[in-house]
Amino acid sequence: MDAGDASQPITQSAEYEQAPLVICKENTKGDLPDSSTSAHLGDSPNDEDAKQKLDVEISARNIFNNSNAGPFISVNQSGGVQFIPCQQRYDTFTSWPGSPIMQYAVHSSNGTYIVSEDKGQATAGGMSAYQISSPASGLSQAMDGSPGSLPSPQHLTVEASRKRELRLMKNREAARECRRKKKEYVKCLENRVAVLEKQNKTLIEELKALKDLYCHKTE
DNA sequence: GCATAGAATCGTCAACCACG
DNA sequence: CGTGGTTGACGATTCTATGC
Repeated sequence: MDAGDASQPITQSAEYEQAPLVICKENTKGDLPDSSTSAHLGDSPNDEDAKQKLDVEISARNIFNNSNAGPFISVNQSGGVQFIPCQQRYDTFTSWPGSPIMQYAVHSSNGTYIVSEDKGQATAGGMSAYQISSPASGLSQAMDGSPGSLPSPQHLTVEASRKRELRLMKNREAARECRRKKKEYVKCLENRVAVLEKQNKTLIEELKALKDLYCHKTE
Protein backbone atom coordinates (compact mmCIF):
# COMPACT_ATOMS: atom_id res chain seq x y z
CA MET A 1 0.00 0.00 0.00
CA ASP A 2 1.20 3.45 -0.79
CA ALA A 3 1.68 5.26 2.45
CA GLY A 4 1.04 8.55 0.73
CA ASP A 5 -2.33 7.54 -0.68
CA ALA A 6 -4.67 9.32 1.68
CA SER A 7 -7.81 8.47 -0.26
CA GLN A 8 -7.71 4.81 0.65
CA PRO A 9 -9.64 3.82 3.75
CA ILE A 10 -7.50 2.21 6.39
CA THR A 11 -8.55 -1.29 7.23
CA GLN A 12 -7.03 -2.83 10.26
CA SER A 13 -6.16 -6.11 8.63
CA ALA A 14 -4.46 -4.42 5.72
CA GLU A 15 -2.41 -2.24 8.01
CA TYR A 16 -1.50 -5.17 10.16
CA GLU A 17 -0.15 -7.02 7.17
CA GLN A 18 2.02 -4.11 6.13
CA ALA A 19 5.57 -3.72 7.27
CA PRO A 20 6.00 -0.57 9.32
CA LEU A 21 7.74 2.25 7.51
CA VAL A 22 8.66 4.15 10.63
CA ILE A 23 11.07 2.39 12.89
CA CYS A 24 10.56 3.81 16.34
CA LYS A 25 13.55 3.75 18.59
CA GLU A 26 12.43 1.74 21.56
CA ASN A 27 14.28 0.03 24.30
CA THR A 28 11.81 -1.29 26.76
CA LYS A 29 12.25 -4.52 28.58
CA GLY A 30 9.91 -6.46 26.36
CA ASP A 31 11.57 -5.44 23.14
CA LEU A 32 14.88 -6.23 21.65
CA PRO A 33 17.51 -3.64 22.38
CA ASP A 34 18.10 -1.23 19.55
CA SER A 35 21.65 -1.39 18.25
CA SER A 36 21.89 2.37 18.58
CA THR A 37 20.89 2.28 22.20
CA SER A 38 23.72 2.44 24.67
CA ALA A 39 21.63 2.13 27.79
CA HIS A 40 22.65 -1.47 28.28
CA LEU A 41 26.31 -0.87 27.67
CA GLY A 42 26.92 0.76 30.97
CA ASP A 43 29.36 3.62 31.37
CA SER A 44 31.72 2.70 28.56
CA PRO A 45 30.06 1.92 25.24
CA ASN A 46 33.38 0.81 23.78
CA ASP A 47 34.10 -1.66 26.47
CA GLU A 48 34.37 -5.18 25.07
CA ASP A 49 32.72 -6.78 28.04
CA ALA A 50 29.84 -4.41 27.77
CA LYS A 51 29.42 -5.25 24.10
CA GLN A 52 29.47 -8.92 24.87
CA LYS A 53 26.93 -8.33 27.57
CA LEU A 54 24.67 -6.59 25.09
CA ASP A 55 25.00 -9.52 22.68
CA VAL A 56 24.12 -11.87 25.47
CA GLU A 57 21.11 -9.78 26.35
CA ILE A 58 19.94 -9.73 22.76
CA SER A 59 20.30 -13.50 22.53
CA ALA A 60 18.50 -14.06 25.77
CA ARG A 61 15.68 -11.77 24.82
CA ASN A 62 15.40 -13.33 21.40
CA ILE A 63 15.07 -16.75 22.89
CA PHE A 64 12.93 -16.11 25.91
CA ASN A 65 11.09 -12.85 25.46
CA ASN A 66 9.81 -12.88 21.90
CA SER A 67 6.76 -14.53 20.47
CA ASN A 68 8.47 -17.87 19.90
CA ALA A 69 9.02 -18.59 23.54
CA GLY A 70 6.39 -20.23 25.64
CA PRO A 71 6.36 -21.27 29.28
CA PHE A 72 9.67 -21.54 30.95
CA ILE A 73 10.62 -24.21 33.44
CA SER A 74 13.79 -24.68 35.41
CA VAL A 75 15.15 -27.73 37.16
CA ASN A 76 17.57 -27.03 39.96
CA GLN A 77 20.35 -29.21 41.25
CA SER A 78 18.19 -30.79 43.92
CA GLY A 79 15.68 -31.85 41.30
CA GLY A 80 13.11 -29.18 42.07
CA VAL A 81 11.05 -27.88 39.19
CA GLN A 82 10.15 -24.22 38.96
CA PHE A 83 7.75 -22.50 36.59
CA ILE A 84 9.07 -19.09 35.69
CA PRO A 85 6.63 -16.33 34.77
CA CYS A 86 7.27 -14.85 31.38
CA GLN A 87 8.22 -11.46 32.70
CA GLN A 88 10.98 -12.89 34.81
CA ARG A 89 12.49 -15.07 32.13
CA TYR A 90 15.04 -12.65 30.83
CA ASP A 91 16.35 -11.56 34.19
CA THR A 92 16.32 -15.10 35.46
CA PHE A 93 18.26 -16.28 32.51
CA THR A 94 20.96 -13.67 32.68
CA SER A 95 21.34 -13.60 36.43
CA TRP A 96 20.28 -16.94 37.72
CA PRO A 97 20.31 -17.59 41.45
CA GLY A 98 20.87 -21.14 42.60
CA SER A 99 22.57 -22.49 39.47
CA PRO A 100 19.87 -24.48 37.70
CA ILE A 101 21.12 -27.45 35.75
CA MET A 102 18.44 -27.42 33.11
CA GLN A 103 15.97 -24.99 31.61
CA TYR A 104 13.12 -25.72 29.26
CA ALA A 105 11.17 -23.43 26.97
CA VAL A 106 8.35 -24.68 24.78
CA HIS A 107 8.69 -23.62 21.18
CA SER A 108 5.19 -22.78 20.09
CA SER A 109 5.56 -23.03 16.35
CA ASN A 110 6.73 -26.61 16.11
CA GLY A 111 6.14 -28.03 19.55
CA THR A 112 9.79 -28.72 20.27
CA TYR A 113 11.60 -27.88 23.47
CA ILE A 114 14.61 -25.69 23.83
CA VAL A 115 16.95 -26.93 26.49
CA SER A 116 19.78 -25.12 28.14
CA GLU A 117 22.04 -27.25 30.26
CA ASP A 118 24.53 -24.69 31.40
CA LYS A 119 23.81 -21.14 32.44
CA GLY A 120 27.23 -19.83 31.56
CA GLN A 121 27.23 -21.41 28.16
CA ALA A 122 23.76 -20.27 27.39
CA THR A 123 24.33 -16.69 28.38
CA ALA A 124 27.52 -16.60 26.37
CA GLY A 125 25.46 -17.16 23.25
CA GLY A 126 26.34 -20.84 22.94
CA MET A 127 23.00 -22.14 24.04
CA SER A 128 22.36 -25.70 23.03
CA ALA A 129 18.90 -26.23 21.60
CA TYR A 130 17.53 -29.56 20.55
CA GLN A 131 14.28 -31.42 20.32
CA ILE A 132 13.25 -33.57 23.25
CA SER A 133 9.73 -34.58 22.34
CA SER A 134 6.53 -33.23 20.94
CA PRO A 135 3.85 -32.22 23.44
CA ALA A 136 1.34 -34.40 21.63
CA SER A 137 3.32 -37.56 22.17
CA GLY A 138 6.11 -37.90 24.65
CA LEU A 139 5.39 -35.31 27.27
CA SER A 140 1.65 -35.78 27.39
CA GLN A 141 2.07 -39.51 27.72
CA ALA A 142 4.50 -39.03 30.49
CA MET A 143 1.97 -36.85 32.26
CA ASP A 144 -0.98 -39.16 31.62
CA GLY A 145 0.83 -42.18 32.85
CA SER A 146 -0.77 -45.01 30.94
CA PRO A 147 -1.93 -44.28 27.42
CA GLY A 148 -4.63 -46.60 26.21
CA SER A 149 -6.14 -47.38 29.61
CA LEU A 150 -9.63 -46.27 30.68
CA PRO A 151 -9.73 -42.70 31.96
CA SER A 152 -9.82 -42.52 35.74
CA PRO A 153 -11.05 -39.43 37.65
CA GLN A 154 -7.44 -38.63 38.36
CA HIS A 155 -6.64 -39.01 34.69
CA LEU A 156 -9.49 -36.67 33.83
CA THR A 157 -8.23 -34.11 36.32
CA VAL A 158 -4.77 -34.31 34.86
CA GLU A 159 -6.21 -34.10 31.37
CA ALA A 160 -8.29 -31.06 32.28
CA SER A 161 -5.27 -29.46 33.87
CA ARG A 162 -3.19 -30.18 30.80
CA LYS A 163 -5.87 -28.72 28.55
CA ARG A 164 -6.03 -25.62 30.67
CA GLU A 165 -2.26 -25.19 30.56
CA LEU A 166 -2.36 -25.60 26.81
CA ARG A 167 -5.13 -23.05 26.47
CA LEU A 168 -3.32 -20.59 28.69
CA MET A 169 -0.13 -21.07 26.75
CA LYS A 170 -1.87 -20.50 23.45
CA ASN A 171 -3.69 -17.45 24.74
CA ARG A 172 -0.46 -16.09 26.16
CA GLU A 173 1.15 -16.27 22.78
CA ALA A 174 -1.97 -14.95 21.07
CA ALA A 175 -1.94 -11.94 23.36
CA ARG A 176 1.70 -11.34 22.55
CA GLU A 177 1.02 -11.54 18.85
CA CYS A 178 -2.02 -9.32 19.17
CA ARG A 179 0.01 -6.67 20.95
CA ARG A 180 2.75 -6.89 18.40
CA LYS A 181 0.25 -6.36 15.59
CA LYS A 182 -1.34 -3.48 17.42
CA LYS A 183 2.01 -1.82 17.88
CA GLU A 184 2.74 -2.27 14.21
CA TYR A 185 -0.64 -0.83 13.33
CA VAL A 186 -0.02 2.25 15.45
CA LYS A 187 3.39 2.69 13.84
CA CYS A 188 1.77 2.54 10.43
CA LEU A 189 -0.75 5.16 11.44
CA GLU A 190 1.99 7.39 12.78
CA ASN A 191 3.88 7.01 9.56
CA ARG A 192 0.76 7.83 7.61
CA VAL A 193 0.27 10.99 9.63
CA ALA A 194 3.86 12.02 8.94
CA VAL A 195 3.47 11.45 5.20
CA LEU A 196 0.17 13.31 5.03
CA GLU A 197 1.53 16.23 7.01
CA LYS A 198 4.45 16.49 4.64
CA GLN A 199 2.12 16.25 1.66
CA ASN A 200 -0.12 18.90 3.12
CA LYS A 201 2.80 21.23 3.67
CA THR A 202 3.97 20.76 0.08
CA LEU A 203 0.51 21.48 -1.29
CA ILE A 204 0.17 24.60 0.81
CA GLU A 205 3.49 25.88 -0.50
CA GLU A 206 2.49 25.02 -4.03
CA LEU A 207 -0.77 26.87 -3.64
CA LYS A 208 1.03 29.87 -2.24
CA ALA A 209 3.44 29.93 -5.19
CA LEU A 210 0.58 29.71 -7.69
CA LYS A 211 -1.26 32.50 -5.93
CA ASP A 212 1.82 34.71 -6.09
CA LEU A 213 2.23 33.96 -9.78
CA TYR A 214 -1.39 34.76 -10.45
CA CYS A 215 -1.20 38.03 -8.56
CA HIS A 216 1.87 39.17 -10.48
CA LYS A 217 0.18 38.39 -13.79
CA THR A 218 -2.95 40.34 -12.98
CA GLU A 219 -1.04 43.39 -11.82
C1' DG B 1 21.53 6.09 46.71
C1' DC B 2 16.53 6.08 47.74
C1' DA B 3 11.55 6.88 47.13
C1' DT B 4 7.96 7.50 44.12
C1' DA B 5 4.94 8.27 40.13
C1' DG B 6 3.99 7.06 35.66
C1' DA B 7 4.86 4.19 31.61
C1' DA B 8 5.46 -0.21 29.62
C1' DT B 9 4.77 -4.99 29.47
C1' DC B 10 2.88 -9.22 30.69
C1' DG B 11 -0.52 -13.09 31.74
C1' DT B 12 -5.17 -14.07 32.37
C1' DC B 13 -10.11 -13.80 31.78
C1' DA B 14 -14.15 -13.08 29.22
C1' DA B 15 -16.68 -11.87 25.27
C1' DC B 16 -17.14 -12.09 20.56
C1' DC B 17 -16.76 -14.15 16.06
C1' DA B 18 -15.81 -17.52 12.33
C1' DC B 19 -15.65 -22.09 11.02
C1' DG B 20 -16.60 -27.00 10.57
C1' DC C 1 -23.33 -26.10 18.76
C1' DG C 2 -18.61 -26.90 20.14
C1' DT C 3 -14.01 -25.22 19.28
C1' DG C 4 -10.38 -22.20 18.56
C1' DG C 5 -8.59 -17.55 17.42
C1' DT C 6 -8.71 -12.56 18.48
C1' DT C 7 -8.81 -8.72 21.41
C1' DG C 8 -10.37 -5.39 25.21
C1' DA C 9 -10.04 -5.03 30.12
C1' DC C 10 -7.84 -5.76 34.35
C1' DG C 11 -4.37 -6.41 37.86
C1' DA C 12 0.49 -7.50 38.73
C1' DT C 13 5.12 -6.69 37.81
C1' DT C 14 9.04 -4.31 36.00
C1' DC C 15 11.34 -0.33 34.10
C1' DT C 16 12.38 4.57 33.82
C1' DA C 17 12.55 9.29 34.93
C1' DT C 18 12.53 12.66 38.45
C1' DG C 19 13.11 14.90 42.78
C1' DC C 20 15.36 14.79 47.16
